[in-house]
Amino acid sequence: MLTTAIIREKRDYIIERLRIKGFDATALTGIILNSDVERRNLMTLSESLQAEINRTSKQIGAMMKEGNKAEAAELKEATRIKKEEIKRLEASLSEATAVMNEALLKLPNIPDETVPPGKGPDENLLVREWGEIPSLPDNARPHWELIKDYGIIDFDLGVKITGAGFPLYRGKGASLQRALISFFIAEGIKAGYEEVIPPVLVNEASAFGTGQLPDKDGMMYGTKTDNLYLIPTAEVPLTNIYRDTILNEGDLPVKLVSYTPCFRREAGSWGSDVRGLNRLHQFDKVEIVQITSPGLSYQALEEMAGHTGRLIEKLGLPYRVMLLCGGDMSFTSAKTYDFEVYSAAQQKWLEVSSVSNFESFQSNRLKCRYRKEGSRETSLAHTLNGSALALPRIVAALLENNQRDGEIIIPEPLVPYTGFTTLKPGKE
RNA sequence: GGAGAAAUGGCAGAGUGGUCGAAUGCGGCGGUCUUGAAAACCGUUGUCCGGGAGACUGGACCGGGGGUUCGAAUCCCUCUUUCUCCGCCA
Repeated sequence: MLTTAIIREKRDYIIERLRIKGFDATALTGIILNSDVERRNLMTLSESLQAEINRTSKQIGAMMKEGNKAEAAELKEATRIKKEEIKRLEASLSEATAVMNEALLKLPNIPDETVPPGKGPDENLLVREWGEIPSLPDNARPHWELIKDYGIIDFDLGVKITGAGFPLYRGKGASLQRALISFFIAEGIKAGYEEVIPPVLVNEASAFGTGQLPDKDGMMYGTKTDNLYLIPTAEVPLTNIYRDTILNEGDLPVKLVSYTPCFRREAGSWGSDVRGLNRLHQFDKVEIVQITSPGLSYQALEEMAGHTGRLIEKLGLPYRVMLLCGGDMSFTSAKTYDFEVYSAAQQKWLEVSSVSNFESFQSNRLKCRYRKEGSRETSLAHTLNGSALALPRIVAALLENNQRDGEIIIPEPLVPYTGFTTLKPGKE
C-alpha cells in the first residue's frame, strides 16, 4: 500500500511509472487525493469541537465542586449539541476514509526506475545465464517417470491420502528432500541469516499485512472454523514478525531464513505445465527475508539475488536470471528477479525463485518502521524476500539433468546431507 | 474443554469517575563531578493522526471493539490473550 503522502507529492510520477505495469492510476489517485482532503477537513472540524468539549468538561467539573448546578446544566446541554455534531462529522469521516482505503488497496506498487516496460513474460529481461545445458542420453526421461522408476516420490499415494498436488516423498526421495532443506538453511546461516521456524497457519491480520488478503484469499487454504490460513509462503509469518514494530537503525538489516511447507490452492491445471513436480498444492521452500533502511534495500536485493544464484551453482544446475518487466511483476513488488533452472528432459526453464524488493509497500501496511540513529523520527522500513530455494522444481531439474545410465548423481555439496552419492532404480 | 484471576509506558509496578499521558523504581539519553570510568546529583525520555515554514498547537491511545457519563485507565457489555487449578494429550 502506497502512502497518501507520496501520492500527494508525486502523483504524476506514479501515474507515469504505473503505465509500465499496464495500470492506469489516474482515477484511483484522484479518488485518493479528494477523499484525503475531505478527511483532513472533517478531522479538523470534529477535533476542534472535541477540544471545546474537553475544555467545557473541566469547567463543569469545577462548577460541580462549587455546587453551581444550574450553570453546569447549561453547559451540559451545549456539549450535548456539539456531540451530536461530532457524530455527524465522524460518520462522514469514516465514509471518506473507507473510500480512500479501498482505492489505496487497489493501487499497485511503483516499479523501480530500472524495471523495463512490457506486458508479459516474453518481455522480461535476461540479465544472467549460468552453466551448460546438459546433453542427455537418448533414453533420458522426464522426472515424473524417473520418480516412479526410482520409487522416491509417489503421487498416487498423495491422491489417496489428500488429493492431487500433494506428493508423498519416501525412502531416498524423502532424504533428498530433507538434505536440500538442510543445505539451503545451512548456506543461509553462513550468509548471516537467522533461522526461524514460524507457525504455518496465520490469522487474518497477518494475511492482510503481507497482502494476501483481502484480494487473494483464493490462493490460500483456510480453516473455516478458526479463521486461519495455511501459508502460501514463509514470507507471510516472517514479515509479520515485524508488524506494528519500530526497529532501531542499528538492528538493520534484519536477515531471516526459514524452511516451511507452502500451501497453494492455485487455479486449475494448465496442461503440461502441471505435470509431476512442476506445480503442486503443497511444497517445501526455504525463504530468505530482509528488512532494511530505504537507502540500502537495492543493495540488499542484489545480495539476496547473489545468494540465490550461488545455491543453484553449488547444485550444478544451469539457470538464468530474469528481470521482470512491469507487466509480469506482482502487485506488491517494486523490482523482481526470477531465477529459472533448466530441466533438461522436459526441456523447460522452471522458476525456482523470485527475489523482490517491496520498498515500503508492505511495511506501510504492516506498520514496520525504524528509527534513525540519533533521531526521534520514525520512517517506514523496506522489506524484501526471495526463495532460496523452492524445492520441487529443483528436484525435477536435478533428477532430469543428473540422470546417467541406470543412476542419478547427487551433487557433491549435497552428499554430506544425504549420506549417499547416487540414486538407483527400484525400491531400495 | 471446565472453574477462577488478570491485561497500564522499554521493563517492573501504582492508580476504582474530573486537573491522569498517567506516581514511583529500573533501564535509555543529555549534563555536572572525574585523568578516564563507576557512584552520586540534575535534567530528559511513548506512539499515531491533524494544523503550522517553524516555535508550537489540537485530537486519539492504559489488551481489541462497543456502551454509560458533561467527563472513563477507573463503571457496564463483548471479544482476545496470559496465569492458576482440574480434565485430556505428543
